[in-house]
Amino acid sequence: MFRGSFEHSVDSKGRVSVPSRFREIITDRYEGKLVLTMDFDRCITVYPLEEWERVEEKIKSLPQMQKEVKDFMRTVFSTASECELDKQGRILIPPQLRERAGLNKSVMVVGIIHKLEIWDRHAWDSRSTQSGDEIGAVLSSLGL
Amino acid sequence: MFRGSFEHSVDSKGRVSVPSRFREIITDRYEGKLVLTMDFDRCITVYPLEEWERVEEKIKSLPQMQKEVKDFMRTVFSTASECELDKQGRILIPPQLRERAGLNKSVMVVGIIHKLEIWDRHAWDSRSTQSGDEIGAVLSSLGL
DNA sequence: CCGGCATACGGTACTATTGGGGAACGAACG
DNA sequence: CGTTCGTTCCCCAATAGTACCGTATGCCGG
Repeated sequence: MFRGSFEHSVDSKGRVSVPSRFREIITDRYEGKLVLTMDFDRCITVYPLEEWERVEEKIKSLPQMQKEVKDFMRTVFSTASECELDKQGRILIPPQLRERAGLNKSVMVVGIIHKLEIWDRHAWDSRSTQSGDEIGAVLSSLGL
Repeated sequence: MFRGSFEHSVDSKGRVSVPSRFREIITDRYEGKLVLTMDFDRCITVYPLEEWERVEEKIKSLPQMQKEVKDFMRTVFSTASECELDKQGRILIPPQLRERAGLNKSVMVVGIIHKLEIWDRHAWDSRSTQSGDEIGAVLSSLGL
């Protein structure tokens, strides 16, 4: 599955090329279909469609008439955007997402198990890095 | 299914062009037949006819005597209007709905699983947007 | 140092959206 | 009954956004 991080660039048309290691997984296991969404206003998450549909299933089980749920769904689905890899293995980032994630020329593409994250390079660097203690706490709570 | 949001415009004749991604689904899976109604949140909902019939089934199972239910049904059915895509892939919004949703030139077309919503651009923007934390809370309660 | 792979870039073709003109239809009116 | 007006649809053209292609550039291993 997806592991590791890569520094790539956004071209003048707003496209980011997917690292070739990830590309293989996406085309072989997932038929090349992807869904992009916002994650907490700071980075863009990229799910293979199949994985995203699992998220949708859970959302569908919520009470649809409830106001908070309707608002939640509007927010989540309005930022979602389907796309496929182009023949050069790139994806087009919708301007809306590009802007909200503050993407400049240089971005990080990070693989996290079943999804990818796309960060502005600067935001990624200045991301509050967890202290060794915090990481140790999580690891030990997992019994590692 | 339907996901993502697109900024489109209402032309001088009150038509809105349906995003091509949605158009494909509507013509391929649903024979192009649609039902438009008012939603209570100042937007217009667009159901494929087949999905709308499912909504009607649910409404029929509500307690018909209750005042709120009767009011609800009056609002929903009186504004409901069937339509199809024209040859350019647009839908004509009845003036009644256009006015009640406060549509100006610029609108958002949002895909939410099995239906679309059409919002005035300004109303959409000023809709109380949930913070990332709130969304995160809902997501984590879903185990995502 | 060279060959192979992967990413970056720029030009061109294509598709989608938008807008306006005119025909067809129906309702209202004289 | 015929005319007029308004509405809706179809068609064509202009624009802008997206996808594809070929090529340049940089990195790594041999």
